[in-house]
Amino acid sequence: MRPAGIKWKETLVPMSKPDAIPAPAVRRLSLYLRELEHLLTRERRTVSSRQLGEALGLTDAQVRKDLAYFGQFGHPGIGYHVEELVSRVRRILGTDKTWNVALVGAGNLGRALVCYRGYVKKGFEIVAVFDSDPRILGDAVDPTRNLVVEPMAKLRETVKKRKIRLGILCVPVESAQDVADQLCAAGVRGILNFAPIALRVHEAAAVASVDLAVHMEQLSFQVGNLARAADPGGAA
Amino acid sequence: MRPAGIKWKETLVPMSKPDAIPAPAVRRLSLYLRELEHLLTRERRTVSSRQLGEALGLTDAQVRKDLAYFGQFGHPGIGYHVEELVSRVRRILGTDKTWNVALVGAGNLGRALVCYRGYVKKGFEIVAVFDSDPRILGDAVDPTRNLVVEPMAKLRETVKKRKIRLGILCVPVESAQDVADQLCAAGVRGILNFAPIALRVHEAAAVASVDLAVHMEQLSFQVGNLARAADPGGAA
DNA sequence: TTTTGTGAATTGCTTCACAGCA
DNA sequence: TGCTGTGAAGCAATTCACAAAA
Repeated sequence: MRPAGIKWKETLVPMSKPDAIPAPAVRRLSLYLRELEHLLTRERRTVSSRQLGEALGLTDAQVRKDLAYFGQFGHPGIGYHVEELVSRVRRILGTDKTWNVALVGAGNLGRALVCYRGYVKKGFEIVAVFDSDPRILGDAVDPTRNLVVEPMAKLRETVKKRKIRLGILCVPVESAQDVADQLCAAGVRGILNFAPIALRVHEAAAVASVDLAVHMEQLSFQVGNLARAADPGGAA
Repeated sequence: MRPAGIKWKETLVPMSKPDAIPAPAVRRLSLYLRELEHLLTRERRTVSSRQLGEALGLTDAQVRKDLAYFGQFGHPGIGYHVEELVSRVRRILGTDKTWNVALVGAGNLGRALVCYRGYVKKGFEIVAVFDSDPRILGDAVDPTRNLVVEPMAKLRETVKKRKIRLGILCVPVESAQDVADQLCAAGVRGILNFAPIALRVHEAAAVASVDLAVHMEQLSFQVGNLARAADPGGAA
Protein backbone atom coordinates (compact mmCIF):
# COMPACT_ATOMS: atom_id res chain seq x y z
CA MET A 1 0.00 0.00 0.00
CA ARG A 2 1.12 3.48 -0.76
CA PRO A 3 1.05 5.97 2.09
CA ALA A 4 -1.78 8.49 1.68
CA GLY A 5 -1.09 12.21 1.43
CA ILE A 6 1.94 11.79 -0.76
CA LYS A 7 2.06 12.46 -4.47
CA TRP A 8 3.82 9.75 -6.34
CA LYS A 9 5.65 10.41 -9.50
CA GLU A 10 5.40 7.36 -11.67
CA THR A 11 8.93 7.27 -12.96
CA LEU A 12 8.71 4.32 -15.26
CA VAL A 13 12.29 3.68 -16.23
CA PRO A 14 12.14 3.01 -19.96
CA MET A 15 13.29 -0.62 -19.81
CA SER A 16 16.73 0.14 -21.17
CA LYS A 17 16.78 -0.81 -24.79
CA PRO A 18 20.40 -1.65 -25.62
CA ASP A 19 20.85 1.96 -26.80
CA ALA A 20 19.25 1.89 -30.21
CA ILE A 21 21.21 3.33 -33.11
CA PRO A 22 19.74 6.58 -34.46
CA ALA A 23 17.93 6.10 -37.76
CA PRO A 24 19.77 9.05 -39.35
CA ALA A 25 23.06 7.34 -38.55
CA VAL A 26 21.95 4.20 -40.36
CA ARG A 27 20.92 6.23 -43.39
CA ARG A 28 24.29 7.93 -43.49
CA LEU A 29 26.08 4.62 -43.15
CA SER A 30 24.95 3.76 -46.68
CA LEU A 31 26.35 7.04 -47.92
CA TYR A 32 29.67 6.40 -46.21
CA LEU A 33 29.82 3.02 -47.89
CA ARG A 34 29.09 4.57 -51.27
CA GLU A 35 31.90 7.07 -50.85
CA LEU A 36 34.27 4.43 -49.49
CA GLU A 37 33.62 2.19 -52.48
CA HIS A 38 34.36 5.16 -54.69
CA LEU A 39 37.65 5.70 -52.85
CA LEU A 40 38.47 2.02 -53.31
CA THR A 41 38.26 2.37 -57.08
CA ARG A 42 40.68 5.26 -56.73
CA GLU A 43 42.94 2.95 -54.73
CA ARG A 44 42.95 5.21 -51.72
CA ARG A 45 44.29 3.29 -48.74
CA THR A 46 43.05 5.37 -45.83
CA VAL A 47 40.63 8.19 -45.24
CA SER A 48 40.03 10.48 -42.26
CA SER A 49 36.67 11.35 -40.79
CA ARG A 50 37.17 14.88 -42.00
CA GLN A 51 37.75 13.82 -45.60
CA LEU A 52 34.82 11.43 -45.56
CA GLY A 53 32.60 14.12 -44.11
CA GLU A 54 33.73 16.71 -46.62
CA ALA A 55 32.70 14.46 -49.49
CA LEU A 56 29.20 14.23 -48.07
CA GLY A 57 28.70 17.65 -46.52
CA LEU A 58 29.01 16.45 -42.93
CA THR A 59 31.27 17.34 -40.04
CA ASP A 60 34.12 15.09 -39.00
CA ALA A 61 32.54 14.63 -35.59
CA GLN A 62 29.35 13.40 -37.19
CA VAL A 63 31.24 10.80 -39.18
CA ARG A 64 33.18 9.53 -36.18
CA LYS A 65 30.12 9.38 -33.98
CA ASP A 66 28.13 7.54 -36.63
CA LEU A 67 30.79 4.92 -37.23
CA ALA A 68 31.35 4.54 -33.49
CA TYR A 69 27.75 3.40 -33.08
CA PHE A 70 28.71 0.27 -34.95
CA GLY A 71 32.15 -0.44 -33.58
CA GLN A 72 35.74 0.79 -33.48
CA PHE A 73 37.06 0.91 -36.98
CA GLY A 74 39.52 3.77 -36.95
CA HIS A 75 43.22 4.10 -36.23
CA PRO A 76 44.26 7.20 -34.26
CA GLY A 77 46.70 9.32 -36.18
CA ILE A 78 45.92 7.40 -39.38
CA GLY A 79 42.21 7.45 -40.08
CA TYR A 80 40.14 4.57 -41.43
CA HIS A 81 41.54 1.82 -43.61
CA VAL A 82 39.27 2.03 -46.66
CA GLU A 83 39.22 -1.61 -47.66
CA GLU A 84 38.71 -2.80 -44.11
CA LEU A 85 35.95 -0.30 -43.43
CA VAL A 86 34.14 -1.21 -46.66
CA SER A 87 33.98 -4.84 -45.70
CA ARG A 88 32.95 -4.04 -42.14
CA VAL A 89 30.16 -1.70 -43.24
CA ARG A 90 28.91 -4.19 -45.81
CA ARG A 91 28.75 -6.74 -43.06
CA ILE A 92 26.76 -4.36 -40.87
CA LEU A 93 24.32 -3.47 -43.62
CA GLY A 94 23.96 -7.12 -44.50
CA THR A 95 25.21 -6.73 -48.05
CA ASP A 96 28.30 -8.89 -47.68
CA LYS A 97 26.16 -11.73 -49.01
CA THR A 98 23.85 -11.34 -52.02
CA TRP A 99 20.12 -10.90 -51.46
CA ASN A 100 17.73 -12.45 -53.94
CA VAL A 101 15.02 -10.01 -54.94
CA ALA A 102 11.63 -10.28 -56.61
CA LEU A 103 10.22 -7.42 -58.61
CA VAL A 104 6.46 -7.09 -58.99
CA GLY A 105 4.97 -4.91 -61.70
CA ALA A 106 6.68 -5.10 -65.09
CA GLY A 107 5.53 -1.70 -66.33
CA ASN A 108 7.88 0.98 -67.57
CA LEU A 109 9.46 1.61 -64.19
CA GLY A 110 9.64 -2.06 -63.25
CA ARG A 111 11.39 -3.07 -66.43
CA ALA A 112 13.80 -0.17 -66.12
CA LEU A 113 14.72 -1.25 -62.60
CA VAL A 114 15.28 -4.84 -63.68
CA CYS A 115 17.77 -3.67 -66.28
CA TYR A 116 19.47 -1.30 -63.90
CA ARG A 117 23.06 -2.41 -63.55
CA GLY A 118 24.79 -1.84 -60.27
CA TYR A 119 22.46 -3.66 -57.93
CA VAL A 120 24.55 -6.77 -58.24
CA LYS A 121 27.83 -5.35 -57.07
CA LYS A 122 25.90 -3.77 -54.21
CA GLY A 123 24.69 -7.16 -53.06
CA PHE A 124 21.26 -7.47 -54.64
CA GLU A 125 20.07 -9.58 -57.55
CA ILE A 126 16.62 -9.54 -59.11
CA VAL A 127 15.91 -13.20 -59.74
CA ALA A 128 12.19 -13.09 -60.53
CA VAL A 129 9.65 -10.70 -62.09
CA PHE A 130 5.90 -10.90 -61.60
CA ASP A 131 2.91 -9.17 -63.13
CA SER A 132 -0.84 -9.66 -63.06
CA ASP A 133 -1.33 -8.71 -66.72
CA PRO A 134 -1.80 -11.99 -68.62
CA ARG A 135 -0.77 -10.30 -71.88
CA ILE A 136 2.85 -9.93 -70.82
CA LEU A 137 3.34 -13.26 -69.06
CA GLY A 138 6.41 -15.03 -70.36
CA ASP A 139 7.84 -11.87 -71.88
CA ALA A 140 11.60 -11.63 -71.64
CA VAL A 141 12.30 -8.67 -69.44
CA ASP A 142 16.05 -8.30 -69.53
CA PRO A 143 17.89 -8.95 -72.78
CA THR A 144 21.03 -10.05 -70.96
CA ARG A 145 19.42 -12.72 -68.81
CA ASN A 146 16.76 -15.35 -69.23
CA LEU A 147 14.29 -13.67 -66.91
CA VAL A 148 10.63 -13.80 -67.89
CA VAL A 149 7.47 -12.34 -66.41
CA GLU A 150 5.71 -14.85 -64.16
CA PRO A 151 2.07 -14.76 -63.04
CA MET A 152 1.19 -13.66 -59.51
CA ALA A 153 -0.09 -17.16 -58.82
CA LYS A 154 3.49 -18.38 -58.92
CA LEU A 155 4.70 -15.85 -56.38
CA ARG A 156 4.69 -18.02 -53.30
CA GLU A 157 6.27 -20.99 -54.99
CA THR A 158 9.01 -19.00 -56.71
CA VAL A 159 9.85 -17.01 -53.58
CA LYS A 160 10.40 -20.25 -51.72
CA LYS A 161 12.28 -21.95 -54.50
CA ARG A 162 14.69 -19.09 -55.18
CA LYS A 163 15.13 -18.06 -51.56
CA ILE A 164 13.83 -14.56 -52.22
CA ARG A 165 13.83 -12.29 -49.17
CA LEU A 166 13.27 -8.83 -50.64
CA GLY A 167 10.69 -7.39 -53.00
CA ILE A 168 10.48 -4.31 -55.21
CA LEU A 169 6.95 -3.04 -55.73
CA CYS A 170 6.22 -1.17 -58.97
CA VAL A 171 2.48 -1.77 -59.31
CA PRO A 172 -0.25 0.89 -59.52
CA VAL A 173 -1.27 2.39 -56.21
CA GLU A 174 -4.65 0.65 -56.24
CA SER A 175 -3.12 -2.80 -55.94
CA ALA A 176 -0.01 -1.92 -53.94
CA GLN A 177 -1.32 -2.92 -50.50
CA ASP A 178 -2.77 -6.14 -51.84
CA VAL A 179 0.47 -7.13 -53.54
CA ALA A 180 2.44 -6.18 -50.44
CA ASP A 181 0.26 -8.55 -48.44
CA GLN A 182 0.93 -11.29 -50.96
CA LEU A 183 4.67 -10.68 -50.80
CA CYS A 184 4.67 -10.86 -47.01
CA ALA A 185 2.52 -13.98 -47.04
CA ALA A 186 4.98 -15.55 -49.44
CA GLY A 187 7.78 -14.97 -46.95
CA VAL A 188 9.39 -11.80 -48.26
CA ARG A 189 10.94 -9.83 -45.39
CA GLY A 190 11.44 -6.40 -46.90
CA ILE A 191 9.73 -4.31 -49.56
CA LEU A 192 10.96 -1.34 -51.55
CA ASN A 193 7.74 0.43 -52.46
CA PHE A 194 7.40 2.83 -55.39
CA ALA A 195 3.65 3.29 -55.10
CA PRO A 196 2.39 6.52 -53.49
CA ILE A 197 0.85 4.93 -50.41
CA ALA A 198 1.92 4.14 -46.86
CA LEU A 199 2.00 0.36 -46.84
CA ARG A 200 0.93 -1.61 -43.78
CA VAL A 201 2.88 -4.76 -43.12
CA HIS A 202 3.19 -6.95 -40.06
CA GLU A 203 5.99 -6.04 -37.72
CA ALA A 204 8.31 -8.81 -38.86
CA ALA A 205 8.67 -7.17 -42.26
CA ALA A 206 10.32 -3.92 -43.30
CA VAL A 207 9.25 -1.32 -45.83
CA ALA A 208 11.14 1.48 -47.53
CA SER A 209 9.28 3.84 -49.81
CA VAL A 210 10.29 5.98 -52.74
CA ASP A 211 7.61 8.36 -53.98
CA LEU A 212 8.80 10.33 -56.98
CA ALA A 213 6.10 12.96 -56.62
CA VAL A 214 7.02 13.50 -52.97
CA HIS A 215 10.65 14.11 -53.89
CA MET A 216 9.62 16.56 -56.58
CA GLU A 217 7.42 18.39 -54.08
CA GLN A 218 10.30 18.67 -51.66
CA LEU A 219 12.36 20.24 -54.43
CA SER A 220 9.54 22.59 -55.28
CA PHE A 221 9.33 23.70 -51.66
CA GLN A 222 13.07 24.21 -51.39
CA VAL A 223 13.23 26.21 -54.59
CA GLY A 224 10.35 28.36 -53.43
CA ASN A 225 12.13 28.97 -50.16
CA LEU A 226 15.36 29.91 -51.87
CA ALA A 227 13.48 32.39 -54.01
CA ARG A 228 11.79 33.87 -50.94
CA ALA A 229 15.12 34.13 -49.11
CA ALA A 230 16.74 35.90 -52.06
CA ASP A 231 13.83 38.28 -52.52
CA PRO A 232 11.92 38.61 -49.23
CA GLY A 233 9.44 41.11 -50.61
CA GLY A 234 8.78 39.28 -53.86
CA ALA A 235 5.78 40.02 -56.05
CA ALA A 236 3.32 39.30 -53.24
CA MET B 1 35.16 46.88 -19.52
CA ARG B 2 34.05 43.68 -17.93
CA PRO B 3 34.38 43.40 -14.16
CA ALA B 4 37.18 41.07 -13.17
CA GLY B 5 36.57 38.04 -11.02
CA ILE B 6 33.37 37.11 -12.79
CA LYS B 7 33.02 34.30 -15.29
CA TRP B 8 31.17 35.36 -18.38
CA LYS B 9 29.24 32.92 -20.38
CA GLU B 10 29.39 33.93 -24.00
CA THR B 11 25.80 33.32 -24.88
CA LEU B 12 25.84 34.18 -28.54
CA VAL B 13 22.19 34.40 -29.37
CA PRO B 14 21.92 32.66 -32.76
CA MET B 15 20.77 35.73 -34.68
CA SER B 16 17.13 34.73 -34.55
CA LYS B 17 16.24 33.14 -37.80
CA PRO B 18 12.45 33.47 -38.04
CA ASP B 19 12.10 30.03 -36.40
CA ALA B 20 12.99 27.71 -39.24
CA ILE B 21 10.62 24.87 -39.98
CA PRO B 22 12.05 21.43 -39.18
CA ALA B 23 13.05 19.52 -42.29
CA PRO B 24 11.20 16.40 -41.11
CA ALA B 25 8.01 18.44 -40.90
CA VAL B 26 8.41 19.52 -44.51
CA ARG B 27 8.94 15.94 -45.62
CA ARG B 28 5.80 14.85 -43.83
CA LEU B 29 3.83 17.70 -45.35
CA SER B 30 4.08 15.93 -48.71
CA LEU B 31 2.74 12.76 -47.13
CA TYR B 32 -0.17 14.63 -45.61
CA LEU B 33 -0.98 16.07 -49.00
CA ARG B 34 -0.87 12.63 -50.58
CA GLU B 35 -3.28 11.24 -48.03
CA LEU B 36 -5.53 14.30 -48.23
CA GLU B 37 -5.74 13.98 -52.00
CA HIS B 38 -6.68 10.36 -51.51
CA LEU B 39 -9.44 11.40 -49.10
CA LEU B 40 -10.65 13.94 -51.65
CA THR B 41 -11.25 11.21 -54.21
CA ARG B 42 -13.28 9.45 -51.53
CA GLU B 43 -15.23 12.69 -51.09
CA ARG B 44 -14.38 12.95 -47.43
CA ARG B 45 -15.20 16.47 -46.20
CA THR B 46 -13.18 16.69 -43.00
CA VAL B 47 -10.43 14.76 -41.27
CA SER B 48 -8.99 14.94 -37.76
CA SER B 49 -5.33 14.98 -36.87
CA ARG B 50 -5.79 11.57 -35.34
CA GLN B 51 -7.23 10.06 -38.51
CA LEU B 52 -4.59 11.65 -40.67
CA GLY B 53 -1.89 10.41 -38.34
CA GLU B 54 -3.28 6.90 -38.24
CA ALA B 55 -3.13 6.66 -42.02
CA LEU B 56 0.56 7.49 -41.92
CA GLY B 57 1.68 5.88 -38.69
CA LEU B 58 2.09 9.15 -36.80
CA THR B 59 0.60 10.54 -33.62
CA ASP B 60 -2.15 13.13 -33.69
CA ALA B 61 0.09 15.58 -31.86
CA GLN B 62 2.73 15.22 -34.55
CA VAL B 63 0.23 16.02 -37.27
CA ARG B 64 -1.11 19.08 -35.47
CA LYS B 65 2.34 20.40 -34.67
CA ASP B 66 3.52 19.90 -38.24
CA LEU B 67 0.57 21.70 -39.78
CA ALA B 68 0.79 24.46 -37.21
CA TYR B 69 4.28 25.32 -38.45
CA PHE B 70 2.65 26.53 -41.65
CA GLY B 71 -0.48 28.22 -40.36
CA GLN B 72 -3.81 27.65 -38.66
CA PHE B 73 -5.84 25.33 -40.82
CA GLY B 74 -7.98 23.40 -38.38
CA HIS B 75 -11.36 23.90 -36.75
CA PRO B 76 -11.61 22.89 -33.08
CA GLY B 77 -14.19 20.20 -32.55
CA ILE B 78 -14.33 19.55 -36.30
CA GLY B 79 -10.87 18.79 -37.64
CA TYR B 80 -9.46 19.91 -40.97
CA HIS B 81 -11.54 20.67 -44.04
CA VAL B 82 -9.98 18.36 -46.62
CA GLU B 83 -10.48 20.43 -49.73
CA GLU B 84 -9.31 23.61 -48.07
CA LEU B 85 -6.25 21.95 -46.57
CA VAL B 86 -5.27 20.39 -49.89
CA SER B 87 -5.23 23.74 -51.61
CA ARG B 88 -3.37 25.39 -48.74
CA VAL B 89 -0.71 22.68 -48.64
CA ARG B 90 -0.27 22.77 -52.40
CA ARG B 91 0.27 26.49 -52.11
CA ILE B 92 2.89 25.97 -49.41
CA LEU B 93 4.74 23.29 -51.36
CA GLY B 94 4.59 25.43 -54.48
CA THR B 95 2.65 22.89 -56.52
CA ASP B 96 -0.48 24.98 -56.99
CA LYS B 97 1.08 26.04 -60.28
CA THR B 98 2.72 23.61 -62.70
CA TRP B 99 6.52 23.35 -62.84
CA ASN B 100 8.18 22.68 -66.16
CA VAL B 101 10.81 19.97 -65.86
CA ALA B 102 13.72 18.81 -68.00
CA LEU B 103 14.91 15.22 -67.85
CA VAL B 104 18.51 14.42 -68.72
CA GLY B 105 19.55 10.88 -69.57
CA ALA B 106 17.14 8.93 -71.76
CA GLY B 107 18.27 5.48 -70.68
CA ASN B 108 15.95 2.83 -69.29
CA LEU B 109 15.19 4.72 -66.10
CA GLY B 110 14.92 8.10 -67.78
CA ARG B 111 12.44 6.91 -70.39
CA ALA B 112 10.40 5.14 -67.73
CA LEU B 113 10.17 8.34 -65.69
CA VAL B 114 9.11 10.36 -68.74
CA CYS B 115 6.23 7.97 -69.30
CA TYR B 116 5.27 7.91 -65.64
CA ARG B 117 1.76 9.26 -65.34
CA GLY B 118 0.83 11.14 -62.23
CA TYR B 119 3.43 13.87 -62.25
CA VAL B 120 1.06 16.14 -64.07
CA LYS B 121 -1.76 16.15 -61.58
CA LYS B 122 0.87 16.67 -58.87
CA GLY B 123 2.03 19.87 -60.54
CA PHE B 124 5.00 18.76 -62.63
CA GLU B 125 5.37 18.32 -66.36
CA ILE B 126 8.39 16.99 -68.21
CA VAL B 127 8.64 19.26 -71.23
CA ALA B 128 12.09 18.35 -72.53
CA VAL B 129 14.43 15.34 -72.64
CA PHE B 130 18.17 15.49 -73.24
CA ASP B 131 20.89 12.96 -73.85
CA SER B 132 24.51 13.05 -74.93
CA ASP B 133 24.28 9.88 -77.04
CA PRO B 134 24.06 11.04 -80.68
CA ARG B 135 22.49 7.72 -81.70
CA ILE B 136 19.23 8.45 -79.90
CA LEU B 137 18.86 12.12 -80.73
CA GLY B 138 15.44 12.85 -82.18
CA ASP B 139 13.98 9.59 -80.87
CA ALA B 140 10.39 9.88 -79.71
CA VAL B 141 10.44 9.16 -76.03
CA ASP B 142 6.80 9.16 -75.03
CA PRO B 143 4.26 7.66 -77.43
CA THR B 144 1.50 9.93 -76.15
CA ARG B 145 3.31 13.20 -76.69
CA ASN B 146 5.59 14.68 -79.28
CA LEU B 147 8.63 14.73 -77.06
CA VAL B 148 11.96 13.90 -78.67
CA VAL B 149 15.49 13.52 -77.32
CA GLU B 150 17.46 16.74 -77.71
CA PRO B 151 21.27 17.12 -77.64
CA MET B 152 22.96 18.54 -74.57
CA ALA B 153 24.06 21.51 -76.66
CA LYS B 154 20.44 22.65 -76.76
CA LEU B 155 20.04 22.53 -73.00
CA ARG B 156 20.52 26.18 -72.20
CA GLU B 157 18.37 27.40 -75.05
CA THR B 158 15.50 25.01 -74.36
CA VAL B 159 15.53 25.65 -70.63
CA LYS B 160 15.11 29.36 -71.30
CA LYS B 161 12.54 28.94 -74.03
CA ARG B 162 10.29 26.55 -72.09
CA LYS B 163 10.73 28.22 -68.71
CA ILE B 164 12.17 25.06 -67.15
CA ARG B 165 13.02 25.38 -63.48
CA LEU B 166 13.53 21.77 -62.36
CA GLY B 167 15.65 18.93 -63.69
CA ILE B 168 15.64 15.16 -63.30
CA LEU B 169 19.07 13.59 -63.60
CA CYS B 170 19.25 9.99 -64.86
CA VAL B 171 22.75 9.91 -66.30
CA PRO B 172 25.59 7.58 -65.31
CA VAL B 173 27.42 8.54 -62.15
CA GLU B 174 30.56 9.54 -64.06
CA SER B 175 28.84 12.44 -65.78
CA ALA B 176 26.32 13.36 -63.08
CA GLN B 177 28.25 16.25 -61.54
CA ASP B 178 29.11 17.67 -64.95
CA VAL B 179 25.50 17.54 -66.13
CA ALA B 180 24.32 19.03 -62.84
CA ASP B 181 26.68 21.94 -63.42
CA GLN B 182 25.26 22.39 -66.91
CA LEU B 183 21.71 22.35 -65.58
CA CYS B 184 22.51 24.97 -62.97
CA ALA B 185 24.33 27.11 -65.51
CA ALA B 186 21.27 26.89 -67.75
CA GLY B 187 19.16 28.34 -64.96
CA VAL B 188 17.57 25.23 -63.46
CA ARG B 189 16.85 25.79 -59.77
CA GLY B 190 16.32 22.28 -58.46
CA ILE B 191 17.60 18.82 -59.39
CA LEU B 192 16.21 15.40 -58.60
CA ASN B 193 19.29 13.21 -58.79
CA PHE B 194 19.19 9.46 -59.40
CA ALA B 195 22.95 8.99 -59.69
CA PRO B 196 24.79 7.53 -56.68
CA ILE B 197 26.81 10.61 -55.84
CA ALA B 198 26.50 13.63 -53.56
CA LEU B 199 26.10 16.49 -56.02
CA ARG B 200 27.64 19.88 -55.35
CA VAL B 201 25.61 22.84 -56.51
CA HIS B 202 25.78 26.51 -55.69
CA GLU B 203 23.61 27.60 -52.79
CA ALA B 204 20.90 29.12 -54.94
CA ALA B 205 19.95 25.68 -56.23
CA ALA B 206 18.40 22.69 -54.48
CA VAL B 207 19.11 18.99 -54.83
CA ALA B 208 17.13 15.94 -53.81
CA SER B 209 18.65 12.53 -54.31
CA VAL B 210 17.24 9.07 -54.80
CA ASP B 211 19.76 6.24 -54.71
CA LEU B 212 18.11 2.90 -55.32
CA ALA B 213 21.02 0.94 -53.91
CA VAL B 214 20.96 3.01 -50.74
CA HIS B 215 17.30 2.27 -50.21
CA MET B 216 17.89 -1.43 -50.76
CA GLU B 217 20.73 -1.35 -48.24
CA GLN B 218 18.48 0.29 -45.68
CA LEU B 219 16.00 -2.52 -46.19
CA SER B 220 18.75 -5.09 -45.87
CA PHE B 221 19.82 -3.58 -42.57
CA GLN B 222 16.28 -3.44 -41.23
CA VAL B 223 15.59 -7.03 -42.18
CA GLY B 224 18.82 -8.13 -40.55
CA ASN B 225 17.84 -6.28 -37.41
CA LEU B 226 14.40 -7.83 -37.31
CA ALA B 227 15.97 -11.25 -37.62
CA ARG B 228 18.40 -10.48 -34.82
CA ALA B 229 15.57 -9.19 -32.60
CA ALA B 230 13.52 -12.32 -33.20
CA ASP B 231 16.44 -14.65 -32.58
CA PRO B 232 19.03 -12.90 -30.39
CA GLY B 233 21.34 -15.90 -30.30
CA GLY B 234 21.17 -16.65 -33.99
CA ALA B 235 23.63 -18.92 -35.76
CA ALA B 236 26.54 -16.62 -34.90
C1' DT C 1 -18.53 16.27 -26.44
C1' DT C 2 -14.70 16.55 -29.87
C1' DT C 3 -10.73 18.48 -31.54
C1' DT C 4 -7.38 22.21 -32.40
C1' DG C 5 -3.13 24.92 -31.25
C1' DT C 6 0.55 25.44 -28.22
C1' DG C 7 3.70 26.12 -24.20
C1' DA C 8 6.31 22.79 -21.38
C1' DA C 9 8.53 18.49 -20.74
C1' DT C 10 10.90 15.00 -22.75
C1' DT C 11 13.45 12.49 -25.87
C1' DG C 12 16.83 12.19 -29.37
C1' DC C 13 20.50 13.93 -32.33
C1' DT C 14 24.52 16.68 -33.24
C1' DT C 15 28.43 19.29 -31.96
C1' DC C 16 32.05 20.25 -28.86
C1' DA C 17 36.25 19.45 -26.80
C1' DC C 18 39.65 16.66 -25.12
C1' DA C 19 42.09 12.23 -23.40
C1' DG C 20 44.62 8.81 -25.49
C1' DC C 21 47.10 6.63 -28.98
C1' DA C 22 50.19 6.21 -33.26
C1' DT D 1 51.82 16.18 -34.85
C1' DG D 2 47.34 13.99 -36.56
C1' DC D 3 43.47 11.57 -35.72
C1' DT D 4 40.04 8.58 -33.28
C1' DG D 5 36.51 7.62 -29.75
C1' DT D 6 33.60 9.49 -26.39
C1' DG D 7 31.49 11.84 -22.36
C1' DA D 8 29.25 16.27 -21.82
C1' DA D 9 26.94 20.16 -23.63
C1' DG D 10 23.92 22.13 -26.73
C1' DC D 11 20.32 22.08 -29.94
C1' DA D 12 16.36 20.13 -32.39
C1' DA D 13 12.31 17.34 -32.72
C1' DT D 14 8.60 14.92 -30.58
C1' DT D 15 5.25 14.08 -27.16
C1' DC D 16 2.51 15.62 -23.43
C1' DA D 17 -1.25 17.88 -21.57
C1' DC D 18 -4.50 21.35 -21.36
C1' DA D 19 -7.00 25.89 -22.37
C1' DA D 20 -10.02 27.38 -25.77
C1' DA D 21 -13.40 26.79 -29.42
C1' DA D 22 -17.30 24.47 -31.81
